[in-house]
Amino acid sequence: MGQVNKLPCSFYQDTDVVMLARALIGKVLVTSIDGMTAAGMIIETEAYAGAGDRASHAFGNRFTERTAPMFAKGGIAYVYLIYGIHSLFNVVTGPDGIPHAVLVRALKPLDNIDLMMQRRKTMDVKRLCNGPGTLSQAMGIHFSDSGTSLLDNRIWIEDRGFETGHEKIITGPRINVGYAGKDALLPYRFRIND
DNA sequence: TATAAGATTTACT
DNA sequence: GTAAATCTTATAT
Repeated sequence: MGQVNKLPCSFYQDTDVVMLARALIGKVLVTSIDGMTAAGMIIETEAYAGAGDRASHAFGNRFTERTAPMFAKGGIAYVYLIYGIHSLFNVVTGPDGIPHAVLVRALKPLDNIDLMMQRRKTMDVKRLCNGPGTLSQAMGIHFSDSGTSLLDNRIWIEDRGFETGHEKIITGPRINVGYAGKDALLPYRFRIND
């Protein structure tokens, strides 16, 4: 085994959640769940800028049992169920009390693709992790994992040195947040141009 | 307690 | 391109 460069606590503390959403592109999300490890490179993210962002569950500092993890210190997961069907995985960032989060919208499968295919019940690699709901299913992440530390050994993020040059990154408005009014137009989405 | 709506995916027309 | 699936959470009685 080569050296593992797990992102440290300090990585998640920056107050610029949009910058962090960009920085997470090219990093590698790894899970070790039910005794099995899987990994994929992050290729699409969206920033959710806390109290002032109408698209965020924490808009106006709305603090509930569900949103509580977003208010904690950066470096944990915020996972919630949407449409009664899909678990969506977010990375909580910023200092304690600032509900910033980055939604991971898509991965490129890297390790244990067989396991991902079993969990997703499809052989189509292109569709294993192509959306925020599907990647959670492929990685074994459940909404009950909300609040899990990304510095622990269940869900974490590594830097494996993949190139993410600026010219390869597409920036644009977020997806399916039309209810957020003008905030829906903000360029908070990042994706590798493939 | 009851009701409405959702940071999506999939199948079907 | 359109619609159904499906259930937790938030908000209102």
